[in-house]
Amino acid sequence: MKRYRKIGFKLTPQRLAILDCLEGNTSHPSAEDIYRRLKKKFPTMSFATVYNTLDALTRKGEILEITIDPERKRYDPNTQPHHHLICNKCKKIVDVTINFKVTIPERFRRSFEILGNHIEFYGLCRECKKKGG
Amino acid sequence: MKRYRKIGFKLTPQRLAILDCLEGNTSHPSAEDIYRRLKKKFPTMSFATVYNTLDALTRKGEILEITIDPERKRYDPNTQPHHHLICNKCKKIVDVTINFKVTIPERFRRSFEILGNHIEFYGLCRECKKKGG
DNA sequence: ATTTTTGTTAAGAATTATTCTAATGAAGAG
DNA sequence: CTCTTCATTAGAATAATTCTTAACAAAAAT
Repeated sequence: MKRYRKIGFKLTPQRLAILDCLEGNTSHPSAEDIYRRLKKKFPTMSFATVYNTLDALTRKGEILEITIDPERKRYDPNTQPHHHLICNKCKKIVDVTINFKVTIPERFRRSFEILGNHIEFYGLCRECKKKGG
Repeated sequence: MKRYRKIGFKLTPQRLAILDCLEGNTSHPSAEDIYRRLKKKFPTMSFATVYNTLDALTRKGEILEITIDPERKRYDPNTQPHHHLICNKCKKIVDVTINFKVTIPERFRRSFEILGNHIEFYGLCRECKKKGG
């Protein structure tokens, strides 16, 4: 619960609400998703606070900013290296916590220090497939 | 050269210029990069034309819209399935035209029809590493 | 060779996502 | 209590992209 303290920034009610909203959330919400969900509880909550907090958390490595949806940034509280499955139709994003071995040849490593990788699988989720692609 | 005809849309001078600018271009330019480069030759060129054309080409499958840079869309004339290497620092994107075998377990395939995948390798390019990360 | 249709362009307005700014406020240090 | 620091808010500003509209040009139909 209050393992949040170790993040090392001031825990305000707004920030706690954002953290709670993110905790275990596998829906990869955008800033707006979070804002919309939170303003019920905090009608005075500002967009800037959501952006500031998400930015602070990203810089502290507590969450990941994911760049899959061309329309907006999305955030993922799961900071373990993992991959994603994206529905081309509804843009739903599903976590794939499997470790794939993809090794890039030496010739690339000579000009680039590789620090990690991320695989996006794309396709059609069952719901969208039913409705016809 | 005029294999462009088969694309099946009207080939105007502006569109030809955009196509030429893209042809064999491995720099993954953004709409603005293209616009800036083209308005020298076509001072009357409008941003809207660049966006419309990129959009039309994307829908026709002639180019790919790539969603790696959180700030803007970038375009890639290489429509063969391939992967990318991104420098965390300067955001340079390099093509990796290697076929990796990444097979996702059956349990994912049951709820998702997988149509493809894209691997992003991220790290530091030589130049940025020299300057110190 | 006109007319009609269809699709393209340019300019700028509009929209959307995000960042910045300035004023205010709360919490902790002294 | 007063000072300092950092967070919050509202709203302005910015940046990327999309939309709208009018003028236009090529192709198709007459």
